[in-house]
Amino acid sequence: MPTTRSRQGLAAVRKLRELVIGGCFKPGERLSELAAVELIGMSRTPVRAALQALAHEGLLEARSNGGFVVCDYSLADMLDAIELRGVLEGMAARLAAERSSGTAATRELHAILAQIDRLLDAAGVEGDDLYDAYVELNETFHAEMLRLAQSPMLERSLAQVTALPFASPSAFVKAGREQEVNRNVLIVAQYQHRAIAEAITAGDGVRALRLGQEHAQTAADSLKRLSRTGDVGRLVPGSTLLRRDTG
Amino acid sequence: MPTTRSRQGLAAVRKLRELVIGGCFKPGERLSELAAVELIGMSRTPVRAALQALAHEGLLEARSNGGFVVCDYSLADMLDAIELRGVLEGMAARLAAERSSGTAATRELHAILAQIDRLLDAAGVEGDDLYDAYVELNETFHAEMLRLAQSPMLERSLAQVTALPFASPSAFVKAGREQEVNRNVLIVAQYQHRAIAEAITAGDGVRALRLGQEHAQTAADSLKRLSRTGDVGRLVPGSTLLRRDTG
DNA sequence: GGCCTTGATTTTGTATACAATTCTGGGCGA
DNA sequence: TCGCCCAGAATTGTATACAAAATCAAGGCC
Repeated sequence: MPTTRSRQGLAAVRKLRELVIGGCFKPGERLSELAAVELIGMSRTPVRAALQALAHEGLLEARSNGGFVVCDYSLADMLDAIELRGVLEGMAARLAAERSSGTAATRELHAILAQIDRLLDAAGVEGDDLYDAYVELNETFHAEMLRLAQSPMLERSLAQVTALPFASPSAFVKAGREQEVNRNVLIVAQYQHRAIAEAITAGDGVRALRLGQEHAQTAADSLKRLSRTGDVGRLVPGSTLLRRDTG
Repeated sequence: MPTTRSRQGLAAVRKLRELVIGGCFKPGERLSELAAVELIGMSRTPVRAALQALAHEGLLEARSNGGFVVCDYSLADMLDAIELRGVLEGMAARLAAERSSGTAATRELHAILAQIDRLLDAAGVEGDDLYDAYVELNETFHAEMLRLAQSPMLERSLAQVTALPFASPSAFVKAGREQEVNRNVLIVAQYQHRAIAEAITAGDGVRALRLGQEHAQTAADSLKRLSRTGDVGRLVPGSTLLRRDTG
C-alpha cells in the first residue's frame, strides 16, 4: 500500500524492501538516504518516499533526529504480531458470519476450498509447485474472508499487520516443507479453513471468531517449533529483522 | 506519528490535518498538491510528505493515478472503527493481565484512577475544565494500559486506529457534555476503568479482555445516540469525513 | 583524565526546475 | 449524434541545488 503509484516509486519501494528483508543491513543499523540512493540507483526524492513507506510497513523506524534505522524485533514481537493477526482475523471471520452468511455470499469461499482440496488430493503435484500453489490459494481464501467481513477499517488494520513478512498468513507454509511435519500442517490448515467457511455460512459468529483466532495460532506454533530447532534464521520470512542479543 | 520530524514538516502535517478535519474540503473531493501548497504556504516537498502522512493516518486516500482525495466514511465505518478499537484494547487489557499483573506493576494505573476519582468528586470543577481534564486523564489511562501489555506490535496497530478522530478513546467525552446524559457517562466509564484495572492486577485475562472490549462499546452507543438525535455533524470529531448520501 | 566547546563534515530538510503523465476540450469521422 | 482521437493545459513524478541541522573530532579547559 505505497502511497506513490509511479513506476519508479514502486520499484524503489520494492527494491529497498527486498534489500532490507534480504538482510542487507543489520537490525538497528542506520540506513542513510545516500546509501539507499547508491544501492538502487535513483535520485533522493523517490528513495525518500520509499523509506517513509517502509517505515509505515514496519520494516524501518524513523528516528526522532531524522533518518531511518532497520527495525529490530524480538521473537516475542513476532509471536505478538501473529497473535494480533489472529485477533483481527477472528474479528473478520465473526463479521463475515454476521454480515455475509448464507450460501450465495459464501459461494466463492467454498470454491476456493474446493480448489485447495483438489490441490492436496492430486498425487502429481509435489514440492515447490505444491507449496507455491497452496500459498496462492491460501492468500485468496484469507482475502475473500476479509471481503465478506465488509469492513474497510478492519481491512486496513489487517493489511498493516500482514505487511510484516513473518505475520503474513502464508509465512510458515514453506517452512513446513523442510520440516518433518511436511504435508500435515497443510491438511490441518485446510480443515480449519473449512470449519471457518461453514461457520460463516451458517452465520455462527461466535464459532467463526474462535476458529479464525485459533487458525493463526498454528503459525505461532510453527514459529515456536522453528525456534527450538534453531531454524528461525533459515526458514522464517523477515527473520533478518530479528535482533541478535535477545533471540 | 509522522515520519518527518522537522519543524516545517510537522507544521505541514498539523495544518493540513486541521484543514481536513475542520471540513475545509468535502469528503471525496480531490486535494491537489498545488492547492495544499497555497493553503499552508510552503513548498511542494514537505506538503507532499504531509499528504502521504495523512493518507497513512486514514484521512486521505491515495489515488491510483496520483494525487489524493479526502476519505469518505460511512456511519457503519465509524462504528467499525470503534469496534476495532474495542477488540484491540481488549487484547491490550488481556495481555496486561497476563504480563503485568500484581500491585507493583499496576500502581501507576491505580494512581490514574484515583486522580479521575478526585476529579469527579470535586464539586468545584465544572464545564469545559472538567471535560478537558477528564480527556487528559482518560488518554493517560489508556496509554498506561497499553504500556502494561508490553506489545509494540499491538501499540502500533492501536495507534493507527486511534489516529482516526472518531475512533479515539476520548472522542465522545465532550459530546456527552452537551447531551442530557451529562456526567453519567463519565461515571460509567470510570467504573469500567476500575474494573479493568482490577482484572489486570488480579491477572484475570479473560475478564480484562471482556471489559476492555465492552468499554469501547460505550463510544459506539454514544455515536448511535448522536445519530438518532442528528447531532453527529455537530459533536463527533472527524464527522467532516462522513459522506453525505449514505449518512 | 574527563568533559565541554567549537569548527569541519556529513546528512537530512527544503525549494525549485524539468520531465512525464493524466485530464480536458474540441474537432473529426463514422 | 455518438464515439474516437489528438492537441493543450494542468498536475504529478523526478532530479538536483541549496539551506539547515546533526554528527564527529580535535582541541582547550576545568
